[in-house]
Amino acid sequence: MILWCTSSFQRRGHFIHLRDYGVMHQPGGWRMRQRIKEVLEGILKDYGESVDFKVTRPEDREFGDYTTNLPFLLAKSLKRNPVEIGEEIAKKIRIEGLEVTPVRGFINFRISKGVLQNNLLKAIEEGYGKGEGKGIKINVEFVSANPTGPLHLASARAAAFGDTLVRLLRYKGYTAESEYYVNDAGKQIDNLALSVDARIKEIEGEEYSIPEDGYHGAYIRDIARSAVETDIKEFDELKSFSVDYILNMQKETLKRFRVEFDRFVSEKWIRESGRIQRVIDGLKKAGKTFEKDKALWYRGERDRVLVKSDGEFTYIVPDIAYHTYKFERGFDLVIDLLGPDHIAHVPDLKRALTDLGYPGDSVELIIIQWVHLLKQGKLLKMSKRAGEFVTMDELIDEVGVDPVRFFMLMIKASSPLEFDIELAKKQTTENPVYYVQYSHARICSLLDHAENEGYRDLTPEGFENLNLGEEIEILREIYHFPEFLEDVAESRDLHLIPRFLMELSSLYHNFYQKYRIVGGEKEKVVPRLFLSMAVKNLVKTGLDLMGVSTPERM
RNA sequence: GCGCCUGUAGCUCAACAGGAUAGAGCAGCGGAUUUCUAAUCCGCUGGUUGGGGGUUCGAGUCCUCCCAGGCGCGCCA
Repeated sequence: MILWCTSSFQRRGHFIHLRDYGVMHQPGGWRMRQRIKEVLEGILKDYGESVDFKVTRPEDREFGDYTTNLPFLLAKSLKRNPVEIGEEIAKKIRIEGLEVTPVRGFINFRISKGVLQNNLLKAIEEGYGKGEGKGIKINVEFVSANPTGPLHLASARAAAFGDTLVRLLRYKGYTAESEYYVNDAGKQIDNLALSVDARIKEIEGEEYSIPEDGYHGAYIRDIARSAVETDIKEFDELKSFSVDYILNMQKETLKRFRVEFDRFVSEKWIRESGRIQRVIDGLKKAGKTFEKDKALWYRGERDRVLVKSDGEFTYIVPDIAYHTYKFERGFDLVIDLLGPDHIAHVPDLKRALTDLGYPGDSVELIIIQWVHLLKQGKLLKMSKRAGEFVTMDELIDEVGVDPVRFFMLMIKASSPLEFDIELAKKQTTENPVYYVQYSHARICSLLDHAENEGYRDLTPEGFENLNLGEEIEILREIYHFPEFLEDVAESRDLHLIPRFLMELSSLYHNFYQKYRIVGGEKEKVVPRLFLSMAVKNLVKTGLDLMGVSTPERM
């Protein structure tokens, strides 16, 4: 059996040869949490009770790998002392490789060293922590900025989050597709084309005026110039020309940012597809509409207009139609990443979808809060119309893709993010991005060194020698990685990924600083190299998911 | 006015469907390198979780009132 490793071993054509040692195929493995749950469920049955207990990782690592609050909950219904119950239950639990300790009403579980050590061999494989196929199709829509200008900061955050979410969902075995909704119809597109038209007139020396709600950015002149060269005449033509131009600009920016969408869906196309009428008809048929003041209304908690008195649709109609298109394609779950200004209409959207016979509850909303840009402690105001705003490109130019993606993901999506541009730039030494990347580069360098010292065909044995406190702590993090990713994928709390990597890197840097690996205790050299490879694999996996690069030298 | 979100160390943020002594990073102070990368490591300092009341074995987390900030509340998107 040959295992590859993304280290220098692989670069130079050396491979680690592994015979089949059996440990690879141990059943169960890191599914320990699930097994604990099952065993506890069984015991709960003996008591004839049913409570909603949980098995979690305690914050304080002193308490072990898992803990449960079951005794407290049971104490309530049984009217008994939780401490007693804890001791009683703990005695009944027998899981191999797991030490069970009742402590003041909690039951704590500690994974044995042997299990942690054996797990190491799995952890150096590519795809460690990957989930099995789930048979669930998920659509993730994000960015979806109006095609009227360059992408700005909020889009950068949405792009980083959405892209990482898709990567993570795929890694955990879901079928996930990324999607961008292009609002290429409606009044703002008319304004765009009118603005471009004005600049065309300017170029041609004619009299011109920018419309009141027009766009003033420099890119409008670029489009005008290009339109003149291409000899665009018709207004409709100019509209689609302008939209295409800007959409391509946006795509370029996204590409730089390492984000590529699976699909772009045009609002114009949705409108022309006949789905609009089907939505209107469907809602009428469901008896959810009424007419008032020559307009068609949708009855909800707050009534909304669907068709204006002039016959135009309000934006919610194509929005509903668009979502029916998502469900038509067989997605089990539809995730929308939206800014805080768009929250309000989601309940109506869900209700309308349900009224139309679609699973409206399968629309999940994730709010991506605003990004405030701080420069020298001052908040920069952004106005798209006035053309004064920091674009995503400018931010990338200034700070670099890696720090931007890392910083955008570091904070919970639902919290506003204060992005201090000076700090992100200045922080070359204290920057957490480099801190994490450095652990990767450091290990690459270590492996190079090891190779030069003659450590080539490594045999994975002697893992039982990894028994120092520092070594065990690292093995523990490695062990929990798959479950950790599982939790993150389900909770969508992506900010935990950079945090995990910082913690892991910290443990490793600490260990590295304290102990000599290659020149150190002989029986520990090879096991420690494996330990390092596993850490590197985790860091690489995590940074890959975040779309952050993993340099081998720094 | 009504609704939603936020308020945690000097700063930026964590705390996983209420759980154990509220944790990191940065900043500040003091130390560590003849060594596989010092972009590193170790130690110290730092808190009435905006405030009051309530729910219970247990509250940063849930309820309620108040204070401060943000965002929504169109036949705009």
